[in-house]
Amino acid sequence: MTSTSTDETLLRERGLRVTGVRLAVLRALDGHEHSTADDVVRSLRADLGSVSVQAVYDSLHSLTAVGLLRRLEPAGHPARYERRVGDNHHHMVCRGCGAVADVDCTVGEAPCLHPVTTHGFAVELAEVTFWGLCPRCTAGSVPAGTHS
Amino acid sequence: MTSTSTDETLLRERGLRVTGVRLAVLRALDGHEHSTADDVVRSLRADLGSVSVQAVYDSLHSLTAVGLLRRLEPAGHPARYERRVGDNHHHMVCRGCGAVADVDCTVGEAPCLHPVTTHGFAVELAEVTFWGLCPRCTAGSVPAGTHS
DNA sequence: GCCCCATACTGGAATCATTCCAGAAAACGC
DNA sequence: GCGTTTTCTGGAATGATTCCAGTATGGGGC
Repeated sequence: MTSTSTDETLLRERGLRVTGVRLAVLRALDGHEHSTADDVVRSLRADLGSVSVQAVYDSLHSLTAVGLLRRLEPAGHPARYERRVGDNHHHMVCRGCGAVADVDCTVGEAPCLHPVTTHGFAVELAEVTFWGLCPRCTAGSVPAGTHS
Repeated sequence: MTSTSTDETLLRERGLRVTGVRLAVLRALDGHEHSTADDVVRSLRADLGSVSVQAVYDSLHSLTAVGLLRRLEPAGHPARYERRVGDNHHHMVCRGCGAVADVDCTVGEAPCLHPVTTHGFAVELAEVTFWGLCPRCTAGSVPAGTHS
């Protein structure tokens, strides 16, 4: 219960009500970084017995909104969520199977890169996604140009 | 018709049949970079009279597959297509309205960045997306944290 | 210049992730 | 404990995209 009571504190600090679903979502993401909403739903059903899809989406959204979760959305794949939110790290995505791995950012805070021309935009963050093949997919190699 | 006959050559060079839909798709994207599939459908209906949605998706896919188009998929927005394919430029996306602008890459060829740790991945390209607010949205400012 | 076959296109239904909605249940300040 | 506000439930709806079966068309071969 240690991590649960810590999560409880985190929720209160951010001004969110402490609910079973929210605690379970946070717990589900411990040790399962980069889970999709569907992964979380399945995890919670195994854990709590039953939860509505909507409750999970609501929780993921509110937790993301207060900065307890970070959402990443690799092109062509459903959104994934992670608890690592303190730094400005990046991601490596396998164009074969969609596997995601974290990549440290050498700068550590956003935006870590700055565009040559801004076109008048107020740049807030630079999202870097490395695409390639994970070790497993490199073996049974997937032809290039399938990035989606 | 100059650009049309050039496009015809491009299609043949890549081993694609020359069809009205494909030529029209290429034409539609001239001067309308970063169009969505839906934009293209509308453009083609105004141009050719009628086209099936599927024909447009098929064309966009095959043109992308042979490297005549590049697809970009900003998180939370439908895919967009552009004809600028020779270099490895990046994009700036407005988190308010979804507007997209090109940003030159200082390196020019992929991958222009290299991850600190590769986790055994064979890295092929580094996709950089700058998020921020376009001039228009900066005016009637959209609160932060809405990046999706 | 015509025929044939692989490839494209049509229209309509299906899929997937996500959101909308209205009502029931739970959180927590008092 | 009580009431208000927020959250959760279940089901229907949405938007982008894909699947499918049938028809049409491009272009290499004759």
